[in-house]
Amino acid sequence: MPASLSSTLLDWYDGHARVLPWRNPPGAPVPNDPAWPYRVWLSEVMLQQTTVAAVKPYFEKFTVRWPNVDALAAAPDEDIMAAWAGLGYYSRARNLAKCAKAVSERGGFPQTEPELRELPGLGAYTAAAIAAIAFGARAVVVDANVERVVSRLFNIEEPLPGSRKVIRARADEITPSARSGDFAQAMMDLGSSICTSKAPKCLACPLINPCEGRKAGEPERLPVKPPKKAKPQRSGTAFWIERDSHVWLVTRQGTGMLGGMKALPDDGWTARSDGTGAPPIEADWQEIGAVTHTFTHAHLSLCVQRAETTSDPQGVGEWWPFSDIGEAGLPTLFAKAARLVLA
DNA sequence: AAACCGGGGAC
DNA sequence: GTCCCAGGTTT
Repeated sequence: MPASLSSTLLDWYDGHARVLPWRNPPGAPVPNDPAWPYRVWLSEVMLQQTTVAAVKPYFEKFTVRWPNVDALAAAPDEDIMAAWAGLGYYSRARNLAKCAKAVSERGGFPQTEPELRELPGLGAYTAAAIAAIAFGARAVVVDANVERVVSRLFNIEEPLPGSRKVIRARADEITPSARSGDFAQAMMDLGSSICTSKAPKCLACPLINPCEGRKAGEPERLPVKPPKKAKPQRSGTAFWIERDSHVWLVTRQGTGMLGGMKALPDDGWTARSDGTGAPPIEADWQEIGAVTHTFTHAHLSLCVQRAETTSDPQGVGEWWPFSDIGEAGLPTLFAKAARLVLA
């Protein structure tokens, strides 16, 4: 009798698991440490739509500064947002702060999927991943890697996102009740290192034998995805207002683009409209240049203008010293603008 | 169901 | 340049 698919994959994982700062070694028991679910949660939220390489330095920075969920819950939201700057999808940071407070308040993370799912920023994937990895529960963990691996393994031709239901059902069928967290991470490692989006390394794959997608001949074609929409080109202006080697920074309001983040004042550009070009104060404006940046659904060309002043601009803001601009917590777009001015 | 929301690495 | 990534929330 051939070994089951899950045990074949787990055997492969035992010898090929990536070593990651938030990960338990293969086969090791779930650590009996109050900070363990915190580290799993933090890593999973950071890894939402974000590559391992991008997350590593942020995970290190966060866990040194805030070693447990109570420490993070006690931190000012502003500090959390600034520490997240550059990682993107800032609603994650807003929800991270909310979630930390809720968890700290209730005395720790809940251990079941339905309860985890109620926490801010935790959807179906993250709740399942935490249940499996942090608490050893059996959970069906479906991320982009698993979607790709399962689509190929069972030769699922239906395009995403319509195929999600059958993908989940197939993933459920092959998920073991023991080592559920290792199994989930094994699927992710397989998807990341072997069953890659382009040019999959089928000859090195432990599942080459049962893989229906390979038998069908073109596994790299799967999963089929809908065509992407073109990104419109937008333009806007950011304003560098300076006084005595300090620059005027504002905090963007709301839950929209870059909401909650420090920023340069701008002319009201959005992902869906160009800015007006109108400056926030009367001054002798000097055009410095432009920076380009690409968001989820638009390309932006941001013109940067500079002026000096002797008084405070209207509204809420703060003077930030040039010398510490790297610590201001500017999202990448405005960090680029700052680099342009200070170059 | 579709839109919205960043940024960087790989190619 | 394009595609993709340990997705969630809102409409």
